Amino acid sequence: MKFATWNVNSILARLPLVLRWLGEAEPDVLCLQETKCTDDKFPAEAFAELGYRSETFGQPTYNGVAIVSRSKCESVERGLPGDEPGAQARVLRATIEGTRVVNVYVPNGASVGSDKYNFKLEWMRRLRELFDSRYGPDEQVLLCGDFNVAPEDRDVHNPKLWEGQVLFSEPERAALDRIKQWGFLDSFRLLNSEEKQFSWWDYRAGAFKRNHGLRIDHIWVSKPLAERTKAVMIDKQTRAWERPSDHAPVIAELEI
DNA sequence: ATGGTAGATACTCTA
Repeated sequence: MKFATWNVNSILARLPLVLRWLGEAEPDVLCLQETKCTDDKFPAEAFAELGYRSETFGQPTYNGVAIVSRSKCESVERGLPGDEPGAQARVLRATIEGTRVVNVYVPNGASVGSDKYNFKLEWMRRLRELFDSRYGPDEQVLLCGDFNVAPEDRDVHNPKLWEGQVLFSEPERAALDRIKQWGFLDSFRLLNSEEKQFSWWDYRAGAFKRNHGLRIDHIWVSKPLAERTKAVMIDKQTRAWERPSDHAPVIAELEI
């Protein structure tokens, strides 16, 4: 099975691009972030025409996650445990062909020390709690999405420039590592060790043209899934397509 | 060069 994750920065603005990519990459599961639309406006019919079902968890204007899948999604859950009513739509969970898929849009954090930054760190702490309370590392668990954190120097085009900045600051990386210590492996790093393999490039200042990017979109797997991971790639070609998302999709092929 | 661009919404916020 092929599992993919993609922050599309509005599913309505990106629909033609996403449909084109689905036809070419043929993932079995595609986890979307930043859909930026309510569930009634999600273009489920367009995905159905390509043979995909949709599960959505959206809100107006901001955030929003969805899972489009060839197989049925079971035990679908929306949000983090303890979310207040009307909390930001950032987590969608579903069991697909026996794998528990957790699709997340981690808060961006704005700038180090801001209210949004503190919200991000607290949110990441709660994400770790979700795994502690609901799942075991010996189960088939796949955590993917826009993590909004680059884990290591080799995931950043200029680590010196980014040191201490949001998306790469030490507290964010520590919070990310704390989630990983639950029992995840970074599927991309199981099979690829090169530096400068990015998944996001700012729209501004010609960042993509200069390859000024970060690897902040991830597919993490529990040990039982890591043993079945055959290939992982970041499909950066989409970033050069007409009217692109600022993120590229990541796709992992697992033998299940 | 503290700018730059993109999206949704409503003339600003978020990323």
